[in-house]
Amino acid sequence: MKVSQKGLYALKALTLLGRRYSEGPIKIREIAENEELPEKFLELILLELNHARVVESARGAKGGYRLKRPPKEIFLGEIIRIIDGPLAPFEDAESLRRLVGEDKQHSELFRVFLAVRNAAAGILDHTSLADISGAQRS
Amino acid sequence: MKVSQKGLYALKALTLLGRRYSEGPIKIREIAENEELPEKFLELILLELNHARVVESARGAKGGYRLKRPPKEIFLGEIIRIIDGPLAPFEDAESLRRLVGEDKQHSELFRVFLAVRNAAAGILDHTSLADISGAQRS
DNA sequence: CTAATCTCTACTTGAATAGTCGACTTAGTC
DNA sequence: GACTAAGTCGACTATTCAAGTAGAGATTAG
Repeated sequence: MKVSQKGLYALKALTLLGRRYSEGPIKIREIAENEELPEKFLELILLELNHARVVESARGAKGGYRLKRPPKEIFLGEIIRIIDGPLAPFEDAESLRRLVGEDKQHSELFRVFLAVRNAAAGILDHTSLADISGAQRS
Repeated sequence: MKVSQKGLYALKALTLLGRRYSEGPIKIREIAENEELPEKFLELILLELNHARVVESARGAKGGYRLKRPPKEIFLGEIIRIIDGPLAPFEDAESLRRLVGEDKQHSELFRVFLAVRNAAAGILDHTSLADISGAQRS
């Protein structure tokens, strides 16, 4: 698993949307300026997140983006999967499980890969935007 | 962190060298045939592992490769770092630690990345070639 | 209507991945 | 010592992916 620049941008943008969840829609330009992200590229990213139903958009004047769910219901694992693909260090969890069963010569190796992916998923699927927003925790 | 085909080939080749550690040097061709790896590409990989002092070579007739240390002293994390770079999902552990300290807006995010890398390193730096050789464990 | 804003397709540029090729060097064997 | 079986190493290629950029179109507020 690898988090690309694009993935990092997505996470930064979403963190901001999380922090300002109570406000109305926020413009791409504003997100780009606040987080210092390339605006045109950010467009693509938010579009992708929109299609994946993580955010929702309002078009036209007064438009912008907001989270589709509360920050504590959006997990980092979900975002990374959308932008950068599976969390496993090689292929994906399903392929690895198959390989563990089928490739006898290397089943121990693939089992280790699977353990790594499970460790990553354990963290990323339990850390939400709320957790990284820097807001006070109860 | 991402394990490339090249990284997988390296791990497969080393697993074989681990299993046959007691034999003398094993030819590239033999490794390539046994593990079904592209021979010329495997050459490059073994050369790189040689430079990194993971394996050692014997040239000329009767030549080949053998592990430079016993299988249980060679860890997967080491191999992956040589072939595919740092274990962190973004940048490397040092950069992440710096970012946690310096980028206040995103320090929680980088802290999570660091936790993921530590989890991966915890597994990969404690799993040796002996552990994945499929030999009987005591 | 018009200005602001998101939507979407296409393109570009550079780097990385996954190899291949061929000449060279080294070291056993007869 | 010649022959031959290896590893060494630089150069080359093809394909894919990353990270953007550009620009026309669609939608909505006022």
